Amino acid sequence: MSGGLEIQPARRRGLTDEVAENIRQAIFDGSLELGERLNEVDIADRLQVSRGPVREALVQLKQEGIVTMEWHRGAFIVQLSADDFRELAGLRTVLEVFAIRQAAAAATQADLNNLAAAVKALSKAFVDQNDYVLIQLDVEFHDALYRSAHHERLWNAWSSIRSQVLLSLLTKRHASNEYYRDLVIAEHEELLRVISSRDARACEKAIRVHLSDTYDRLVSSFDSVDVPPTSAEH
Amino acid sequence: MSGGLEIQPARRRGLTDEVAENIRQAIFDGSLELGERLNEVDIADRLQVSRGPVREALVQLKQEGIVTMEWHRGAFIVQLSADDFRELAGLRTVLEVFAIRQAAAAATQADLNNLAAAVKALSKAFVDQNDYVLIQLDVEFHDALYRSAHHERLWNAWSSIRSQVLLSLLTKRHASNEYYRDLVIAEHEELLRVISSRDARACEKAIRVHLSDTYDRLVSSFDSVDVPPTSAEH
DNA sequence: AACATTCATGATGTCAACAAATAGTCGAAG
DNA sequence: CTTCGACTATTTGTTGACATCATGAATGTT
Repeated sequence: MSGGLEIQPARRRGLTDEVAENIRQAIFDGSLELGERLNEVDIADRLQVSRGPVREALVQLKQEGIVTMEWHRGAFIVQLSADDFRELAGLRTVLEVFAIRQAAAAATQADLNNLAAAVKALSKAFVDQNDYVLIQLDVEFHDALYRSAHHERLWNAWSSIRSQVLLSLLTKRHASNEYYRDLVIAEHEELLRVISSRDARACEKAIRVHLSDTYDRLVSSFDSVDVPPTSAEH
Repeated sequence: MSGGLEIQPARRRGLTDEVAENIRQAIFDGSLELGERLNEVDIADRLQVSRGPVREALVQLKQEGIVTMEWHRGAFIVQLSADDFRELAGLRTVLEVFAIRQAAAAATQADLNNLAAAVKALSKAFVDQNDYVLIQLDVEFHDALYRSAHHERLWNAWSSIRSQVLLSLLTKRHASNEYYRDLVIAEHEELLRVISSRDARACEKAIRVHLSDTYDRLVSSFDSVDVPPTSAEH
């Protein structure tokens, strides 16, 4: 910590954010099935709030792309298809190449410290061998990367796919298991290194390699593991 | 129209979308001042609806980046700064380069027809000499471009800055006046041409030129016309 | 006179009840 | 037995009222 006291916003959050966070976590940790319908009154009762905040929270989650809403039919948790995976990979690559180039140009020392801290947390969690937290810390490193770009709208764009990316990694974690074991630490260290060097060219190359390593294996996993839900009935 | 009857979703929209569209238009046509506070009950009364739909509409507009919301303080129409302009230009360029490359690869004949129709509408409006509609048709061409990419999440990313782009062009229209007069038709025709040729390289170059022509002049306009609001008081 | 405190005002946040619409069920006709 | 249609039940869309908070004016103090 270099400077003095960072004034933290201390924003008062309403129930909407609270509810949204609850539902989000419930989706991520598997408490809610993929494709499941989200009953407003059910959620409201469970969280001891009225339906108003629940509705606004659902709108928020819809914007994050992890639930869909249909008129008078309600909200459903998304089930990402192979095409969705490809879309996410493509758009994320575009955004992140831009992000790392901006970061290479504009990152402060504090940003680099945050990135380093994220890598360290990742290394530490590595020995625990828990895929769930490992994936979350992976995404949090990329959060730090986007933040280092100091670009509000880029951050918003990332936010609108972040939950989907996290969800896709979590649901397909078995497919990316050995990848994580081998490469995750080394590649993130490399990303930190090239950002620190402020070599935009090297940054772009490193991030492309990293995302390819992540998604090539993931997309191919659809060929083997994708199960149509119709076969499971009766 | 090549094929038969395109089944249009015929989605029933709720009041929320209706309200959002109203406010959006009011912002664009200048009925609402930039920076103005949006009173929920005032809007609700004016549109003869309750506050519920109004609140949800404001959340939607917040996601589009044309209003900001603070806890217990309400919603305000954004005032884009010079930095905001730069952010919009940078992110839009990244997205649109991606979009035109995807379009070059995946555009159908129907997409090309839509693009051609957009160019034609632009040419037609050119003689009317109305900046307001000219700018809107410009943006609609780019809508068609993004749609031709057939990439849902890219479209969402564009949607989340589209209103801001439109607003920025409308508020600075005097600065881009002569630009539009000279280049707008030719450049859009060029874009249509390179997409049709499916030459990804040429596409990227053309879109970069087009966006540079749009934004270089716009950003520089801040140096001359930007007035700090503090000097106007008393 | 200048400043801090109190309190009234008006806004947003939240809630519970009402209206509208969908989906599944039951029944009758072919 | 199948199919079409109406009906009922459940869920969402909308509303008006209540609770909570921020703002600014009025008042008392130094």
